[in-house]
Amino acid sequence: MQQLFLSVDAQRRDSWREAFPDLNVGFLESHLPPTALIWALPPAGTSPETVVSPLRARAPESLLILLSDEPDEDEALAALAAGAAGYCNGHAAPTVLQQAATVVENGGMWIGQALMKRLLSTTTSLLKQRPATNEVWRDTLTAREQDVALAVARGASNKEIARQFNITERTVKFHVSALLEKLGARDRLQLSLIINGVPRLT
Amino acid sequence: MQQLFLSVDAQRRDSWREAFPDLNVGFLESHLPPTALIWALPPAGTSPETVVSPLRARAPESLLILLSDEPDEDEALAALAAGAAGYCNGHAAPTVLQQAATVVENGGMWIGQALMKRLLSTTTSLLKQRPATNEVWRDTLTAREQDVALAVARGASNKEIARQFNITERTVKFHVSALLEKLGARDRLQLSLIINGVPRLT
DNA sequence: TTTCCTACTGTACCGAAGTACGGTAGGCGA
DNA sequence: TCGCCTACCGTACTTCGGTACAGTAGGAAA
Repeated sequence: MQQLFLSVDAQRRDSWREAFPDLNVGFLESHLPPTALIWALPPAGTSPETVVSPLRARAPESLLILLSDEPDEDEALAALAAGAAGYCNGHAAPTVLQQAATVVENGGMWIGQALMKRLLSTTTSLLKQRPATNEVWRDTLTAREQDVALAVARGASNKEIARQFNITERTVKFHVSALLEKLGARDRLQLSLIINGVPRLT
Repeated sequence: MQQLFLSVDAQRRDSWREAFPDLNVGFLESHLPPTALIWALPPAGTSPETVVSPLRARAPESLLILLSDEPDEDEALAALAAGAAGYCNGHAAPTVLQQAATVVENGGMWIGQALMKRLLSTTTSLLKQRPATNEVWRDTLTAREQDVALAVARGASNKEIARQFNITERTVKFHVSALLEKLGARDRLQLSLIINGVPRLT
Protein backbone atom coordinates (compact mmCIF):
# COMPACT_ATOMS: atom_id res chain seq x y z
CA MET A 1 0.00 0.00 0.00
CA GLN A 2 1.24 3.45 -0.84
CA GLN A 3 2.52 5.31 2.20
CA LEU A 4 2.50 9.04 2.71
CA PHE A 5 4.15 11.08 5.40
CA LEU A 6 2.66 14.44 6.29
CA SER A 7 4.11 17.19 8.44
CA VAL A 8 4.49 20.94 8.56
CA ASP A 9 8.05 20.56 9.78
CA ALA A 10 10.43 20.55 6.80
CA GLN A 11 13.28 19.12 8.86
CA ARG A 12 11.23 16.19 10.08
CA ARG A 13 10.13 15.47 6.55
CA ASP A 14 13.74 15.33 5.46
CA SER A 15 14.75 12.96 8.21
CA TRP A 16 11.83 10.70 7.35
CA ARG A 17 12.69 10.79 3.67
CA GLU A 18 16.12 9.63 4.71
CA ALA A 19 14.88 6.83 6.93
CA PHE A 20 12.26 5.65 4.44
CA PRO A 21 13.57 6.39 0.96
CA ASP A 22 10.56 4.93 -0.81
CA LEU A 23 8.12 7.00 1.20
CA ASN A 24 6.12 9.90 -0.19
CA VAL A 25 6.22 12.96 1.99
CA GLY A 26 4.14 16.10 1.90
CA PHE A 27 2.51 18.92 3.78
CA LEU A 28 -0.61 18.41 5.84
CA GLU A 29 -2.32 20.42 3.12
CA SER A 30 -1.02 18.31 0.22
CA HIS A 31 -3.19 16.56 -2.27
CA LEU A 32 -4.09 13.15 -0.92
CA PRO A 33 -4.25 9.91 -2.88
CA PRO A 34 -7.60 8.12 -2.45
CA THR A 35 -6.13 5.04 -0.81
CA ALA A 36 -2.98 5.13 1.22
CA LEU A 37 -1.45 4.67 4.60
CA ILE A 38 -1.01 8.19 5.87
CA TRP A 39 1.42 9.11 8.62
CA ALA A 40 0.65 12.52 10.06
CA LEU A 41 2.87 14.43 12.48
CA PRO A 42 1.02 17.58 13.52
CA PRO A 43 2.79 20.33 15.45
CA ALA A 44 2.94 19.70 19.19
CA GLY A 45 -0.13 20.91 21.01
CA THR A 46 -2.49 20.39 18.11
CA SER A 47 -5.56 18.50 19.23
CA PRO A 48 -5.88 15.17 17.42
CA GLU A 49 -9.46 15.81 16.26
CA THR A 50 -8.50 18.88 14.26
CA VAL A 51 -5.94 16.82 12.36
CA VAL A 52 -7.71 13.50 12.04
CA SER A 53 -11.21 14.60 11.10
CA PRO A 54 -10.29 16.73 8.03
CA LEU A 55 -7.86 14.11 6.80
CA ARG A 56 -10.47 11.40 7.06
CA ALA A 57 -12.93 13.63 5.29
CA ARG A 58 -10.51 14.23 2.42
CA ALA A 59 -9.41 10.60 2.14
CA PRO A 60 -12.06 8.38 3.70
CA GLU A 61 -10.57 5.20 2.27
CA SER A 62 -7.13 5.85 3.65
CA LEU A 63 -5.68 4.55 6.84
CA LEU A 64 -4.29 7.13 9.20
CA ILE A 65 -1.58 6.82 11.80
CA LEU A 66 -1.08 9.85 13.96
CA LEU A 67 2.43 10.53 15.19
CA SER A 68 3.29 12.48 18.28
CA ASP A 69 6.58 13.58 19.74
CA GLU A 70 5.10 13.56 23.23
CA PRO A 71 2.64 10.72 23.14
CA ASP A 72 0.15 10.49 25.94
CA GLU A 73 -2.90 8.50 26.78
CA ASP A 74 -5.54 11.17 26.33
CA GLU A 75 -4.19 12.19 22.95
CA ALA A 76 -4.11 8.57 21.79
CA LEU A 77 -7.70 8.10 22.84
CA ALA A 78 -8.78 11.28 21.10
CA ALA A 79 -6.96 10.28 17.92
CA LEU A 80 -8.46 6.81 17.75
CA ALA A 81 -11.90 8.08 18.71
CA ALA A 82 -11.66 10.57 15.84
CA GLY A 83 -11.01 7.72 13.45
CA ALA A 84 -7.27 7.24 13.29
CA ALA A 85 -6.11 3.66 12.88
CA GLY A 86 -2.95 4.16 14.83
CA TYR A 87 -1.11 6.41 17.24
CA CYS A 88 2.62 6.23 17.52
CA ASN A 89 5.68 7.94 18.91
CA GLY A 90 7.20 10.14 16.19
CA HIS A 91 10.67 9.05 17.23
CA ALA A 92 9.91 5.34 17.14
CA ALA A 93 12.44 3.00 15.55
CA PRO A 94 11.92 2.07 11.88
CA THR A 95 11.15 -1.56 12.81
CA VAL A 96 8.40 -0.41 15.13
CA LEU A 97 6.99 1.77 12.40
CA GLN A 98 7.06 -1.18 10.01
CA GLN A 99 5.15 -3.25 12.51
CA ALA A 100 2.64 -0.48 13.00
CA ALA A 101 2.14 -0.29 9.25
CA THR A 102 1.62 -4.04 9.02
CA VAL A 103 -0.87 -4.04 11.85
CA VAL A 104 -2.87 -1.13 10.51
CA GLU A 105 -2.90 -2.46 6.95
CA ASN A 106 -4.39 -5.65 8.28
CA GLY A 107 -7.24 -3.83 9.94
CA GLY A 108 -5.75 -3.62 13.38
CA MET A 109 -5.23 -0.64 15.58
CA TRP A 110 -1.82 0.38 16.83
CA ILE A 111 -1.11 2.38 19.91
CA GLY A 112 2.06 0.72 21.10
CA GLN A 113 2.64 -1.59 24.03
CA ALA A 114 3.14 0.97 26.76
CA LEU A 115 0.16 3.09 25.86
CA MET A 116 -2.05 0.04 25.44
CA LYS A 117 -1.06 -1.16 28.89
CA ARG A 118 -1.91 2.16 30.45
CA LEU A 119 -5.12 2.44 28.49
CA LEU A 120 -6.18 -0.99 29.65
CA SER A 121 -5.36 -0.34 33.26
CA THR A 122 -7.18 2.97 33.40
CA THR A 123 -10.19 1.52 31.64
CA THR A 124 -10.38 -1.49 33.90
CA SER A 125 -9.96 0.63 37.00
CA LEU A 126 -12.64 3.00 35.79
CA LEU A 127 -14.95 0.10 35.01
CA LYS A 128 -14.26 -1.40 38.41
CA GLN A 129 -15.65 1.72 40.06
CA ARG A 130 -18.71 1.80 37.83
CA PRO A 131 -20.33 -1.47 38.91
CA ALA A 132 -19.97 -0.28 42.50
CA THR A 133 -22.17 2.61 41.47
CA ASN A 134 -24.63 -0.02 40.42
CA GLU A 135 -27.98 0.13 42.02
CA VAL A 136 -27.73 -2.89 44.26
CA TRP A 137 -29.21 -0.86 47.07
CA ARG A 138 -32.58 -0.82 45.33
CA ASP A 139 -33.06 -4.54 45.80
CA THR A 140 -34.45 -4.64 49.31
CA LEU A 141 -36.23 -1.29 49.22
CA THR A 142 -39.86 -0.46 48.60
CA ALA A 143 -40.80 2.07 45.94
CA ARG A 144 -41.32 4.85 48.46
CA GLU A 145 -38.06 4.08 50.19
CA GLN A 146 -36.25 4.37 46.88
CA ASP A 147 -37.81 7.80 46.33
CA VAL A 148 -36.69 8.98 49.74
CA ALA A 149 -33.28 7.37 49.34
CA LEU A 150 -32.61 9.28 46.12
CA ALA A 151 -33.75 12.54 47.71
CA VAL A 152 -31.49 12.01 50.71
CA ALA A 153 -28.62 11.07 48.42
CA ARG A 154 -28.72 14.38 46.60
CA GLY A 155 -28.67 16.29 49.88
CA ALA A 156 -32.30 17.11 50.61
CA SER A 157 -33.43 17.74 54.20
CA ASN A 158 -36.31 15.83 55.75
CA LYS A 159 -38.49 18.93 55.44
CA GLU A 160 -37.73 19.28 51.75
CA ILE A 161 -38.42 15.64 51.12
CA ALA A 162 -41.72 15.92 52.99
CA ARG A 163 -42.75 18.83 50.75
CA GLN A 164 -41.61 17.03 47.62
CA PHE A 165 -43.70 13.92 48.24
CA ASN A 166 -46.54 15.62 50.11
CA ILE A 167 -46.09 13.67 53.31
CA THR A 168 -45.21 14.79 56.84
CA GLU A 169 -41.68 15.18 58.07
CA ARG A 170 -42.45 12.43 60.54
CA THR A 171 -43.07 9.96 57.75
CA VAL A 172 -39.88 10.96 56.05
CA LYS A 173 -38.02 10.18 59.25
CA PHE A 174 -39.81 6.85 59.32
CA HIS A 175 -38.57 5.99 55.85
CA VAL A 176 -35.08 7.27 56.51
CA SER A 177 -34.81 5.14 59.63
CA ALA A 178 -35.87 2.12 57.60
CA LEU A 179 -33.25 2.98 54.99
CA LEU A 180 -30.48 3.30 57.55
CA GLU A 181 -31.48 -0.04 59.04
CA LYS A 182 -31.76 -1.85 55.70
CA LEU A 183 -28.57 -0.49 54.16
CA GLY A 184 -26.51 -0.58 57.31
CA ALA A 185 -25.75 3.13 57.34
CA ARG A 186 -25.17 5.18 60.47
CA ASP A 187 -26.65 8.43 59.24
CA ARG A 188 -27.95 10.06 56.09
CA LEU A 189 -24.46 11.02 54.94
CA GLN A 190 -23.27 7.44 54.82
CA LEU A 191 -26.58 6.62 53.18
CA SER A 192 -25.81 9.12 50.44
CA LEU A 193 -22.35 7.61 50.00
CA ILE A 194 -23.92 4.20 49.43
CA ILE A 195 -26.56 5.50 47.02
CA ASN A 196 -24.02 7.56 45.10
CA GLY A 197 -21.66 4.63 44.91
CA VAL A 198 -18.77 6.33 46.66
CA PRO A 199 -16.26 3.68 47.74
CA ARG A 200 -16.22 3.15 51.51
CA LEU A 201 -12.94 2.93 53.42
CA THR A 202 -14.26 2.15 56.87
CA MET B 1 5.31 -18.80 13.55
CA GLN B 2 3.84 -22.05 14.74
CA GLN B 3 0.18 -21.80 15.53
CA LEU B 4 -1.70 -23.87 18.06
CA PHE B 5 -5.41 -24.12 18.66
CA LEU B 6 -6.60 -25.12 22.11
CA SER B 7 -10.08 -26.08 23.20
CA VAL B 8 -11.90 -28.59 25.37
CA ASP B 9 -14.56 -28.98 22.70
CA ALA B 10 -13.66 -31.85 20.36
CA GLN B 11 -16.13 -30.75 17.72
CA ARG B 12 -14.71 -27.25 17.58
CA ARG B 13 -11.22 -28.63 17.26
CA ASP B 14 -12.32 -30.69 14.29
CA SER B 15 -13.93 -27.77 12.53
CA TRP B 16 -10.81 -25.72 13.08
CA ARG B 17 -8.60 -28.49 11.80
CA GLU B 18 -10.75 -28.47 8.71
CA ALA B 19 -10.59 -24.71 8.23
CA PHE B 20 -6.85 -24.50 8.93
CA PRO B 21 -5.27 -27.77 7.79
CA ASP B 22 -1.76 -26.75 8.77
CA LEU B 23 -2.77 -25.80 12.30
CA ASN B 24 -1.86 -27.77 15.40
CA VAL B 25 -4.77 -28.37 17.70
CA GLY B 26 -4.86 -29.62 21.25
CA PHE B 27 -6.52 -29.58 24.63
CA LEU B 28 -6.15 -26.67 26.98
CA GLU B 29 -4.04 -29.03 29.06
CA SER B 30 -1.76 -30.06 26.21
CA HIS B 31 1.98 -29.68 26.21
CA LEU B 32 2.85 -26.23 24.93
CA PRO B 33 5.71 -25.37 22.57
CA PRO B 34 7.95 -22.61 23.95
CA THR B 35 7.20 -20.13 21.19
CA ALA B 36 3.94 -20.12 19.30
CA LEU B 37 0.81 -18.24 18.50
CA ILE B 38 -1.79 -19.85 20.69
CA TRP B 39 -5.50 -19.64 19.99
CA ALA B 40 -7.53 -20.61 23.03
CA LEU B 41 -11.26 -21.16 23.08
CA PRO B 42 -12.30 -21.78 26.68
CA PRO B 43 -15.80 -23.02 27.51
CA ALA B 44 -18.40 -20.24 27.69
CA GLY B 45 -18.58 -18.59 31.07
CA THR B 46 -14.94 -19.19 31.93
CA SER B 47 -13.35 -16.00 33.19
CA PRO B 48 -10.49 -14.87 30.94
CA GLU B 49 -7.98 -14.61 33.78
CA THR B 50 -8.27 -18.29 34.70
CA VAL B 51 -7.41 -19.21 31.11
CA VAL B 52 -4.87 -16.56 30.21
CA SER B 53 -2.72 -16.48 33.34
CA PRO B 54 -1.84 -20.20 33.48
CA LEU B 55 -1.17 -20.30 29.75
CA ARG B 56 1.15 -17.34 29.98
CA ALA B 57 2.87 -18.94 32.92
CA ARG B 58 3.40 -22.18 30.98
CA ALA B 59 4.49 -20.46 27.76
CA PRO B 60 5.71 -16.94 28.58
CA GLU B 61 7.25 -16.42 25.15
CA SER B 62 4.11 -17.33 23.27
CA LEU B 63 1.49 -14.98 21.95
CA LEU B 64 -2.04 -15.68 23.03
CA ILE B 65 -5.29 -14.87 21.31
CA LEU B 66 -8.38 -15.64 23.31
CA LEU B 67 -11.46 -16.71 21.38
CA SER B 68 -14.99 -16.29 22.60
CA ASP B 69 -18.29 -17.41 21.16
CA GLU B 70 -20.05 -14.55 22.87
CA PRO B 71 -17.50 -11.76 22.84
CA ASP B 72 -18.15 -8.79 25.04
CA GLU B 73 -16.32 -5.72 26.16
CA ASP B 74 -15.64 -6.68 29.76
CA GLU B 75 -14.29 -10.06 28.80
CA ALA B 76 -12.01 -8.49 26.17
CA LEU B 77 -10.65 -6.07 28.71
CA ALA B 78 -10.07 -8.82 31.24
CA ALA B 79 -8.31 -10.96 28.66
CA LEU B 80 -5.96 -8.21 27.50
CA ALA B 81 -5.34 -7.05 31.04
CA ALA B 82 -4.36 -10.62 31.95
CA GLY B 83 -1.79 -10.60 29.18
CA ALA B 84 -3.50 -11.89 26.07
CA ALA B 85 -2.37 -10.30 22.81
CA GLY B 86 -5.73 -10.63 21.16
CA TYR B 87 -9.40 -11.28 21.72
CA CYS B 88 -11.56 -12.48 18.90
CA ASN B 89 -14.91 -13.94 18.02
CA GLY B 90 -14.61 -17.72 17.82
CA HIS B 91 -16.84 -17.73 14.75
CA ALA B 92 -14.85 -15.10 12.87
CA ALA B 93 -14.12 -15.64 9.18
CA PRO B 94 -10.74 -17.18 8.29
CA THR B 95 -9.56 -13.94 6.68
CA VAL B 96 -10.23 -12.08 9.88
CA LEU B 97 -8.34 -14.68 11.84
CA GLN B 98 -5.43 -14.35 9.42
CA GLN B 99 -5.40 -10.61 9.97
CA ALA B 100 -5.52 -11.07 13.70
CA ALA B 101 -2.57 -13.42 13.50
CA THR B 102 -0.60 -10.94 11.40
CA VAL B 103 -1.35 -8.11 13.77
CA VAL B 104 -0.46 -10.05 16.88
CA GLU B 105 2.72 -11.50 15.39
CA ASN B 106 3.83 -7.96 14.66
CA GLY B 107 3.43 -6.94 18.24
CA GLY B 108 -0.01 -5.43 17.92
CA MET B 109 -3.12 -6.13 19.88
CA TRP B 110 -6.29 -7.36 18.26
CA ILE B 111 -9.76 -6.93 19.62
CA GLY B 112 -11.68 -6.34 16.40
CA GLN B 113 -13.24 -3.23 15.00
CA ALA B 114 -16.55 -3.30 16.81
CA LEU B 115 -15.12 -4.04 20.22
CA MET B 116 -12.40 -1.45 19.79
CA LYS B 117 -15.00 1.16 18.92
CA ARG B 118 -17.04 0.37 21.99
CA LEU B 119 -13.97 0.23 24.18
CA LEU B 120 -12.89 3.64 22.94
CA SER B 121 -16.29 5.20 23.43
CA THR B 122 -16.73 3.90 26.95
CA THR B 123 -13.24 4.93 27.91
CA THR B 124 -13.61 8.42 26.53
CA SER B 125 -16.98 8.85 28.18
CA LEU B 126 -15.59 7.60 31.46
CA LEU B 127 -12.63 9.94 31.18
CA LYS B 128 -14.97 12.81 30.42
CA GLN B 129 -16.70 12.32 33.76
CA ARG B 130 -13.43 12.16 35.61
CA PRO B 131 -12.38 15.82 35.25
CA ALA B 132 -15.68 16.84 36.88
CA THR B 133 -14.50 14.89 39.90
CA ASN B 134 -11.40 17.02 39.74
CA GLU B 135 -10.27 18.59 42.92
CA VAL B 136 -11.17 22.19 42.27
CA TRP B 137 -12.45 22.46 45.81
CA ARG B 138 -8.91 22.25 47.19
CA ASP B 139 -7.96 25.60 45.71
CA THR B 140 -9.24 27.94 48.40
CA LEU B 141 -8.71 25.61 51.35
CA THR B 142 -5.90 25.46 53.87
CA ALA B 143 -4.11 22.17 54.49
CA ARG B 144 -6.07 21.46 57.65
CA GLU B 145 -9.33 22.27 56.00
CA GLN B 146 -8.53 19.80 53.23
CA ASP B 147 -7.88 17.12 55.84
CA VAL B 148 -11.20 17.78 57.53
CA ALA B 149 -13.00 18.04 54.19
CA LEU B 150 -11.82 14.59 53.13
CA ALA B 151 -12.82 13.11 56.48
CA VAL B 152 -16.28 14.65 56.27
CA ALA B 153 -16.61 13.46 52.68
CA ARG B 154 -16.13 9.84 53.61
CA GLY B 155 -18.77 10.09 56.31
CA ALA B 156 -16.84 10.65 59.52
CA SER B 157 -18.54 12.37 62.48
CA ASN B 158 -17.06 15.40 64.17
CA LYS B 159 -16.01 13.27 67.10
CA GLU B 160 -14.22 10.80 64.86
CA ILE B 161 -12.44 13.57 63.01
CA ALA B 162 -11.37 15.11 66.30
CA ARG B 163 -9.87 11.80 67.40
CA GLN B 164 -8.20 11.26 64.04
CA PHE B 165 -6.37 14.59 64.04
CA ASN B 166 -5.95 14.91 67.80
CA ILE B 167 -7.92 18.14 68.12
CA THR B 168 -11.12 18.95 69.98
CA GLU B 169 -14.55 18.45 68.52
CA ARG B 170 -14.97 22.20 68.82
CA THR B 171 -12.11 22.81 66.42
CA VAL B 172 -13.52 20.34 63.97
CA LYS B 173 -16.77 22.30 64.01
CA PHE B 174 -14.76 25.43 63.40
CA HIS B 175 -13.16 23.95 60.31
CA VAL B 176 -16.40 22.45 59.06
CA SER B 177 -18.12 25.82 59.34
CA ALA B 178 -15.31 27.39 57.34
CA LEU B 179 -15.67 24.67 54.72
CA LEU B 180 -19.42 25.17 54.40
CA GLU B 181 -18.88 28.90 54.01
CA LYS B 182 -16.05 28.57 51.47
CA LEU B 183 -17.64 25.90 49.33
CA GLY B 184 -21.17 27.21 49.55
CA ALA B 185 -22.64 24.10 51.10
CA ARG B 186 -25.60 24.01 53.46
CA ASP B 187 -24.49 21.08 55.57
CA ARG B 188 -21.88 18.34 55.67
CA LEU B 189 -23.86 16.13 53.32
CA GLN B 190 -23.78 18.66 50.52
CA LEU B 191 -20.13 19.19 51.38
CA SER B 192 -19.48 15.51 50.82
CA LEU B 193 -21.31 15.66 47.50
CA ILE B 194 -19.00 18.44 46.37
CA ILE B 195 -15.85 16.71 47.56
CA ASN B 196 -16.89 13.40 46.04
CA GLY B 197 -17.74 15.08 42.77
CA VAL B 198 -21.36 13.97 42.73
CA PRO B 199 -23.27 16.06 40.20
CA ARG B 200 -25.70 18.51 41.86
CA LEU B 201 -29.22 18.89 40.55
CA THR B 202 -30.50 21.68 42.74
C1' DT C 1 6.37 46.27 65.52
C1' DT C 2 2.13 45.83 63.78
C1' DT C 3 -0.93 43.38 61.07
C1' DC C 4 -2.84 39.42 59.01
C1' DC C 5 -3.58 34.57 58.45
C1' DT C 6 -3.92 29.95 60.25
C1' DA C 7 -4.86 26.75 63.87
C1' DC C 8 -6.82 25.98 67.83
C1' DT C 9 -10.14 26.14 72.09
C1' DG C 10 -14.26 27.45 75.20
C1' DT C 11 -19.40 28.18 76.46
C1' DA C 12 -23.89 28.66 75.13
C1' DC C 13 -27.64 27.95 72.16
C1' DC C 14 -30.92 26.27 68.39
C1' DG C 15 -32.56 23.30 65.11
C1' DA C 16 -32.17 19.12 62.50
C1' DA C 17 -31.60 14.27 62.67
C1' DG C 18 -32.68 10.07 64.48
C1' DT C 19 -34.90 6.78 68.03
C1' DA C 20 -38.57 4.86 70.89
C1' DC C 21 -42.71 4.21 72.04
C1' DG C 22 -47.28 4.43 70.13
C1' DG C 23 -51.24 4.45 66.37
C1' DT C 24 -54.56 3.96 61.59
C1' DA C 25 -55.57 2.24 56.99
C1' DG C 26 -55.27 -0.55 52.78
C1' DG C 27 -53.70 -4.64 50.04
C1' DC C 28 -52.66 -9.48 49.60
C1' DG C 29 -51.96 -14.32 50.30
C1' DA C 30 -52.95 -18.48 53.54
C1' DT D 1 -60.78 -14.24 58.86
C1' DC D 2 -56.11 -13.70 60.27
C1' DG D 3 -51.75 -12.40 59.79
C1' DC D 4 -48.15 -9.67 57.23
C1' DC D 5 -46.40 -5.86 54.64
C1' DT D 6 -46.53 -1.11 53.22
C1' DA D 7 -47.46 3.65 53.87
C1' DC D 8 -48.68 6.93 56.75
C1' DC D 9 -48.98 9.90 61.16
C1' DG D 10 -48.30 11.62 66.40
C1' DT D 11 -45.49 12.75 70.79
C1' DA D 12 -41.54 12.73 73.45
C1' DC D 13 -36.85 12.30 73.75
C1' DT D 14 -31.56 12.26 72.89
C1' DT D 15 -27.81 13.20 70.12
C1' DC D 16 -25.46 15.55 66.66
C1' DG D 17 -24.50 19.38 63.66
C1' DG D 18 -23.92 24.02 63.15
C1' DT D 19 -23.75 29.04 64.63
C1' DA D 20 -22.71 33.06 67.63
C1' DC D 21 -19.52 35.32 70.26
C1' DA D 22 -15.84 34.98 72.49
C1' DG D 23 -10.38 34.03 73.15
C1' DT D 24 -4.91 32.34 72.65
C1' DA D 25 -0.69 31.37 70.03
C1' DG D 26 2.59 31.15 66.20
C1' DG D 27 4.40 32.48 61.71
C1' DA D 28 4.93 35.49 57.75
C1' DA D 29 4.79 39.76 55.49
C1' DA D 30 4.37 44.87 55.62
